[in-house]
Amino acid sequence: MASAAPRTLADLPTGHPCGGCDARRVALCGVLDCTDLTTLRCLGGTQALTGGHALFHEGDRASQVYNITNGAIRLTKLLPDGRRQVMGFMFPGDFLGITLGDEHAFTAEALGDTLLCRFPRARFDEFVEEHPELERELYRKAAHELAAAQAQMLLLGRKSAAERLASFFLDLAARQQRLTAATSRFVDLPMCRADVADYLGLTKETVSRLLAQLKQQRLLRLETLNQVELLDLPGLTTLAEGGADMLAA
Amino acid sequence: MASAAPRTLADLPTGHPCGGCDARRVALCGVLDCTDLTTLRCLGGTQALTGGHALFHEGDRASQVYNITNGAIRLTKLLPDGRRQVMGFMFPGDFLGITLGDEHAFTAEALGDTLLCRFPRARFDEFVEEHPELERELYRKAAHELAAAQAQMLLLGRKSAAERLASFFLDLAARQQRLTAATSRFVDLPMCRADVADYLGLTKETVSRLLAQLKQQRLLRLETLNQVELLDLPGLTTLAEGGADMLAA
DNA sequence: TGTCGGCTTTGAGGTGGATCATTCATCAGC
DNA sequence: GCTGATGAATGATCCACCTCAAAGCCGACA
Repeated sequence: MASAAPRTLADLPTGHPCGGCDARRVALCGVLDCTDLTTLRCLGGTQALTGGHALFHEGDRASQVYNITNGAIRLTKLLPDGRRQVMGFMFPGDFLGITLGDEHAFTAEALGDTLLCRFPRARFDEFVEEHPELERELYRKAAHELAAAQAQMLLLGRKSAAERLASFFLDLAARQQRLTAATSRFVDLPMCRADVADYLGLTKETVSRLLAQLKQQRLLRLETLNQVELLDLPGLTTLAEGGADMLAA
Repeated sequence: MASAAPRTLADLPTGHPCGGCDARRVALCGVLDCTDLTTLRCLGGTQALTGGHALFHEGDRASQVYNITNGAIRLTKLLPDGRRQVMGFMFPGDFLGITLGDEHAFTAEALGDTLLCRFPRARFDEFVEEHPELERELYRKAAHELAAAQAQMLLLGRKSAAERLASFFLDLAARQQRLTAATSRFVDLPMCRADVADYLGLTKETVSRLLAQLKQQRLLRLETLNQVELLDLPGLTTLAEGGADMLAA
């Protein structure tokens, strides 16, 4: 997390392609100094994706790795009969490329217009081998993802629908605050209700109903359909942790 | 997985502490050559644990890392009201120490008499920094765990109780075959029904009933209470993947 | 051999969340 | 303004799985 390593981020040469990148502060490449960053940057390119379009599909050859710089990505797995599980949502600064074997384990689709840095996996791996600090950061990212996945297992295995929804909003809020380095009660929802449902192991109807319930309990408010205001963080936290003795009538 | 790297495993000095270790073939330390293995070995010690006893608890300082050499470990998370999620089961060769921050994210308890190698985290981290091949193997383990966690998320979020149980047995079988480097239709269950239930997001009663159902469908057989014989691997696989049009009456 | 205690199995009944169907709101195109 | 498309909210019904309770089973130990 908090890294005190000296980096030369501010004084990138004017016109450096990474110059205006908001994501670098929290991204993998944030551990690189200016020259290494330039070298890495030259190994790959960028990619733009419009909402709803797939970056890759489950089972595709994983020939590239990605860093998200703008927008949001939805990761999904499918069962043969069409049941879908959303494995997670990726935001600027998140790395997409920790795969076992050479196939993607899930499908990645853009939720809105999205920008990414893209690197051929072989070249990226070479570069990582030559930069232990990057390798260590990659490992840290993997450990972070693993911890998140384990929290999600607890959620899916043992939490009630209301607890899941509360956890979800708090998690989104935390990620957006880390990204913007600011605190705000407002949380953007770039995904639709069905995506939330498939992420939380529920149906969109349940999400809708529970949302109404949380609103009625004054725990949150819908600013627009795709932005919530968290009105009662302690209350939501208690609910999310499973400490609430159920929702009052 | 399949590593063709030349290692000198067979010709360890007689009396080397790792000489008789069955786990080394699949463990982290399997990538080290003889001298490095000896060095690592001297950094730590071993620990024995009898069934039911905890290695550490959720929230404890993560001052040590472990390698399981014998037995089995159950990893759990608790909700304040007592609901429990089993995060996974660890067997010989598995590494216990991929943590974010300095606190354990789950409790680890022995299922039966269990032996581990133990290393102080600080010294282990130092050693890893000096051995890139170990660092890479550690990353591979993390990626592997992450993939497993994601598969479990799909299971918990979208699979039926029968599909979960079938997936569980197939996964256990695969892990035991990898460990013994042999194929056997028999799968040992070092954990009790309640553990299986808490792992699969079900109740012990449901596990018990579904077990009876799978038996009746001739998909498996209980050799003893703690050992199943998988009678129909294709059938179980179809069921586990969600391809079965439900269980026949 | 008996009996004690823990784990597993079985049974009966309840319910949370799913499913299906409908309604409502928003928006684009004309 | 009308029409059709898309996503969200809501209502009615149902079922997979849970809860609670009571055997059944088996190893441990005297």
